[in-house]
Amino acid sequence: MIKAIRGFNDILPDEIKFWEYIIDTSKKVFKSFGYKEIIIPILEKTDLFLRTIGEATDIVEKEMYTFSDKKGNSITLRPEATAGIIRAYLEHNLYTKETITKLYLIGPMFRYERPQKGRYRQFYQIDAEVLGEERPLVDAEILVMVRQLLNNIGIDDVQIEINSLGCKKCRGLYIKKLISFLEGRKDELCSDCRRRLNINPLRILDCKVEGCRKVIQEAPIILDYLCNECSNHFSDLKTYLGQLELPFIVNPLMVRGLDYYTRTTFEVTTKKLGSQNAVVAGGRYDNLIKELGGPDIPAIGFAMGIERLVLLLKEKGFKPYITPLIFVASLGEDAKKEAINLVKNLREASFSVEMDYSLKSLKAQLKRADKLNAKYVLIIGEDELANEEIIIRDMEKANQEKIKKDYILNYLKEKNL
RNA sequence: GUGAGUGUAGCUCAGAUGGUUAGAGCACUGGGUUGUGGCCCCAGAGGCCGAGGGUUCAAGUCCCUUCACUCACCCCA
Repeated sequence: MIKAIRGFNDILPDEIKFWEYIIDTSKKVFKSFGYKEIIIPILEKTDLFLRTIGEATDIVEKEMYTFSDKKGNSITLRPEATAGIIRAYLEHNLYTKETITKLYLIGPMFRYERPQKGRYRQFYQIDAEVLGEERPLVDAEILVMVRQLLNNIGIDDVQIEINSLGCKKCRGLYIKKLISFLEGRKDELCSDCRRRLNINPLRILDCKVEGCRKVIQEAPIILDYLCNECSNHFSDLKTYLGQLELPFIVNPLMVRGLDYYTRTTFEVTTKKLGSQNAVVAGGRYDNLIKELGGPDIPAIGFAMGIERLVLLLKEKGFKPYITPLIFVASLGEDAKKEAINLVKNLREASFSVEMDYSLKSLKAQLKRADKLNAKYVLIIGEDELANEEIIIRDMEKANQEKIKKDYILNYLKEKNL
């Protein structure tokens, strides 16, 4: 038997109920915040990701699905959404159409990592970006939207953490301070962190090893080194969040995996997903568009992991809404002919209708209706055919009545399914 | 890439120290009810015991290899 490849999952119909619900709910929220949907390719030139995500990041170093096409060009399955969105934004000069562009994208991302709970090689993200505004009010609005997305989906029990990584200037200064501090305590760090010291010192801040944590507690923190502009930006954000009554905690140790972030970064975490605790993550990237050869346009965005939302909903015992189903049972050839037209009429009236295709016993038909979780079963037999009647059986209440077949449509409409 | 755990029916799992034809519950099909689902009863179907090799008179069980899944590390949504 050929099986799906590792980390690539089939989303079966039972599961789709959750997905539809999450996506539909999200789209409504996006609409109310003025976002528009964008769909872009899942394959891009490899260079795009090298230039945006950062050559020294784990994503680029070991997690990308990179191939050569038949012409020998290097192409990559997108490991995240932002790079492609910006590419499209620049390619189509969207910034000339409006000063602020709000976009969202829903689709699969690909990273070659070892799968585990809440982490897969093909995974789906709901991604949103605001391009063209640097004021912290936008950062606050985004966080409010994230909160509303999660609330409307029905996920509570999460924590919103924020931090500021400063701009090029102040972060550079901070990193120097951090490195010199850590160099002095080098022998207390784990081997991973000693390696990180040269590659990505910020990463050391969220190391989980006991010894490192001790050192980190005494380490200088980025928030003390922000320049005036960045510092004001961050405190304005906090003021807005206070005014909007959005609970958050400042986590100066929070670091993000992509190089392009500046100033505001944030993460929504839960304790209910095991090790993969981030449900939403994002941040500001004010330099990225310019670095890609575009105009100097600030931006901020985030991504939510759909699989993780599904896990949380399941963990809560959430039951997605199911459209009530009407099942049409019939007995005998003549009744079946009548049933076929009845089904057609009901469907034209937008009811969800299933019928029996065989000429099985009524018992077998009811059994199938039961399995399909039908709310009503319409039964047409020889007697009903002769009297122009239909039996309508309520499967939950386990009672039934006969009504004239001409009234059936109105009767069901009144039920308001 | 590293580590640990687990692979027996569609699903969840039993099968001490190797010993005849490998079991249960749920699900499935049919019947008990010739036109009435769920509950109950009866019957049936369904397994190269993840794959390959080895030890042995004998392997689901022991050994080796390999593959897959799960969780964790790394990292991340």
